[in-house]
Amino acid sequence: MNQLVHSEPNSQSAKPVRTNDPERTMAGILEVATQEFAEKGLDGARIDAIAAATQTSKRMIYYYFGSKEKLYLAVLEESYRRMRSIEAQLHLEDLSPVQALRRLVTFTFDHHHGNPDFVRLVMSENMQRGNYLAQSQLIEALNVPAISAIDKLYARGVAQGVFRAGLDPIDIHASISALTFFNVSNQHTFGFIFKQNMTALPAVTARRENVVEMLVRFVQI
Amino acid sequence: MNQLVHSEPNSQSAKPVRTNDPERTMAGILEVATQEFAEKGLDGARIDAIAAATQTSKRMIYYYFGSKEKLYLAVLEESYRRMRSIEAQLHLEDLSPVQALRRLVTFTFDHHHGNPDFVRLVMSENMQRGNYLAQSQLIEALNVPAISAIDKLYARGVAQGVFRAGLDPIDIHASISALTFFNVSNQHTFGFIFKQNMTALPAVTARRENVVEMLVRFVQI
DNA sequence: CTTAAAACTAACCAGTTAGTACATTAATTT
DNA sequence: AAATTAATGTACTAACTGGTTAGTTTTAAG
Repeated sequence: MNQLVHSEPNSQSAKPVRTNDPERTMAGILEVATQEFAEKGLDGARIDAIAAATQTSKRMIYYYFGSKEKLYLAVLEESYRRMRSIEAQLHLEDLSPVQALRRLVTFTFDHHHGNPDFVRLVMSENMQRGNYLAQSQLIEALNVPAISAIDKLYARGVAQGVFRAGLDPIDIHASISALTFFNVSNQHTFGFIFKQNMTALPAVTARRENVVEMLVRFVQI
Repeated sequence: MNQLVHSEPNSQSAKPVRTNDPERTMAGILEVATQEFAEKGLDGARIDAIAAATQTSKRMIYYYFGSKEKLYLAVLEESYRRMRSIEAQLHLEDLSPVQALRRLVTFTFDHHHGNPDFVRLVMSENMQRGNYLAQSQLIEALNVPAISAIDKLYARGVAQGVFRAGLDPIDIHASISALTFFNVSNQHTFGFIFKQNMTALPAVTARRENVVEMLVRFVQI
């Protein structure tokens, strides 16, 4: 993001000086765009709104990102990248299979709860039928490690005789995602129907414990 | 939906005759609007597109529904109404607690799988932070029976000693919804990442069995 | 210190979109 | 059958919105 400063505090003609900083300009746009797209979805988001919330202008959005759709894709990629980079630091190998599973589920639950923007972007992308995700080479590569993590964890559990055999690691992953994602994604409709505040801390903690328990019970002998 | 017919097939001035049919006009609008809103979401949906796909005109949409937002709410209400009316015919009381739970989960899974439009409308409404649902008196009333069904089912299971005590029926309901909803709602992102076709029949059947199993294992002693 | 490329600004535009004004025809009541 | 009301068709518009044109300023290389 560029900054406008007054060159000479004393001079009468206080002419603002522009400092070029492409990195910060791009980062600033991306940050604001993430909020806007997460808040309103692809169709609801407004380029003008993003431009207004940035230190820079609409022209720069097109200069760096080309189009609304390309900006949306950039936002999506950046969000996935951030999520996977945290996930990679879980060190599940150091724990027993059950403990590792508990940790993985707890982490995923907390991540979704702590990053509703990410959840909403994924919801938005599913409303778009995954059309933009499909265009991304980056995201495909990012997800390879995520699969192998649960894969190894499950295999270890089976080998040690604590997990029952014959289950599909991807299916387990689907259950983890479903149970942790839903709490954030559907908080408004579900919360409204069942008169629950799904973001209140006691409810969240209780729910998380049940989700962990559900996964453990499912894989255990 | 009104119909335009030629009054006199032989007459040179083939003047079309209009038949007023408010019921059909409204029903037709609602049906087309349901598809459009489910397909594109509230913001992506276009009134002109709905009007074009109807036998009637845009004027009539505003005549009967007032605004885009009111039409959206009408669509949402109708979808919920339809879902609850099917749900009410499950007769879970006639089955053992475990069988009843299996049936409830299976039904919910199949309903979501068979009605992606409903799922997408709910996703859309969550992107809108439940703002329109909150305006509906109808939907609030519709959901009371849904809660009592799982409530009674669980209490019966505990009384018979087949379910463990101390669980929250709403929490169980959340798990059922999460696991069945996700398979449809997130099919595009999840399917892309894990290279799975989540609507292919073998995968769906296997997934459903696992979801049922997961719920049963969770509540059983 | 010149010069060219990169970074940036402000004003503008053409197509779109929710919503409407106005006229007309069908159904219903008197 | 006249009069009133409900239902419908046509054409329009004001505001919005993604994207651009035309130009300026900063930066860095030679």
